[in-house]
Amino acid sequence: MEQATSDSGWRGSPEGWLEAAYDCLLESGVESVKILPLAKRLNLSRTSFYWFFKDREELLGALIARWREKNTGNLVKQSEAYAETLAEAMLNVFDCWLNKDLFDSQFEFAVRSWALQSPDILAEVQAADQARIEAIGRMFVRFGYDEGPADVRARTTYLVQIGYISMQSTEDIALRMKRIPDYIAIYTGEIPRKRELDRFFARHGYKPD
Amino acid sequence: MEQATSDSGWRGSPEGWLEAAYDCLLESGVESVKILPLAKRLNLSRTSFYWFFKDREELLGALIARWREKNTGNLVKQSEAYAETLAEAMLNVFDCWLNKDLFDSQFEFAVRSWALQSPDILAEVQAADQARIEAIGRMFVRFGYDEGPADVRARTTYLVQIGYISMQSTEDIALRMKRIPDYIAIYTGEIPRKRELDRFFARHGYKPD
DNA sequence: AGCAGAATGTACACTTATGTCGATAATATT
DNA sequence: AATATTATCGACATAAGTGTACATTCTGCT
Repeated sequence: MEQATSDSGWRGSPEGWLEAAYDCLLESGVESVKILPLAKRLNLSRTSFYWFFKDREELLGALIARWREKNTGNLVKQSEAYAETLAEAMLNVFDCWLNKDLFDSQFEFAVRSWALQSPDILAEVQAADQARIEAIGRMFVRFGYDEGPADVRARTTYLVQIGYISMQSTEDIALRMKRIPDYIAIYTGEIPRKRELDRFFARHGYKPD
Repeated sequence: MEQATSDSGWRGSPEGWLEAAYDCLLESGVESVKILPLAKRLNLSRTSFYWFFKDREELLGALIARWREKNTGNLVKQSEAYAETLAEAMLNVFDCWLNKDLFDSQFEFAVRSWALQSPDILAEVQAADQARIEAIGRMFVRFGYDEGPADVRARTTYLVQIGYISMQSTEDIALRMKRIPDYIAIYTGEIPRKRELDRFFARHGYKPD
């Protein structure tokens, strides 16, 4: 029995192929996640791929599993995190949009684009959307909103971000941070307190001027 | 000289191939806009395509031209339309989200996904985003907002819709209409007047209960 | 009816991808 | 050092797509 560690002496590994597939998906979409190009990138023979995965389908399945576990899970968790005020709770959700460990925007976009070509993926994406919006909606309810308005606000919060992701814009951090208080005000109707913002800025390593 | 009318007796035409390409793009993304499948769909020989288009590239170029002309143009126009109040102006913009003649959401999504695979298309999309956000921003400025907040609100308005498109959800009209007043309130900070809403509902053939 | 040109189709050459088989090489275990 | 396991590679068979050349058919016009 041999552990599948990263330094096992073999050049290839399931993780290696998956990582290459992930990179390729983010750069150019599912359609370009092809075994031949991946093999070139890894400097491996194309056919040794089949030692680790049954076929291309299985590789794509592994990619989706990775996405499912990361993005939805963390977003739900952040929306349930402790907060004294709604503005603070919203800032917890915003952590996702600024921290790649919590939410991978490029991955998100790539998967959503993939959904266009595959009904299975579309179903996955829609289930994720519903779970996420419901989680954010519960957050608004927790702070006193009725179901209806809570849902609309949850949608606004979430959809702006999905829209932002879909714009694929790479706005600099300072500008994004500057806009945060305005967004919080629009979504929650509350002006965030200075110390809430300071805490938020601090945990993202940003010093306002 | 023969006019390229739709009933000219010939089975194929540039328009025919373009239309098929459009359908295919919306259904399954650029990668599936391939000449062989289109030929099958049109019941034509694959090679007769080359009589109308130099190659596949030219066909894709024609698709992008179509998108560019339709979506951005109408959105800018609606954001500049006459309105007495900001809420009314916003409802003019909302016309786009409900009227396929003004804004083709599926087309929009397909093109945005395409951008992942092509730097040229990405540049097109980003130029469109900027033009649209600026147009909506000018609308807020017209109604008294300062540049900064106007821009954030324009982004919110626009991004929610792009996010919505990206969700590919097919929510029924009644539900969408029910949410409209809430969205208007969030984006503009104004409660739309009953007669503004009635006019809006009327022009989309919706009768509120 | 006959002709020119517009449109279509068949055959060919080429490219890029997929997945299987069997031979071979590298590594870990005994 | 021998062996079993794990991984790699090259050759093969197949499929789906691209574009070109050339022959053929259809349509509109005179």
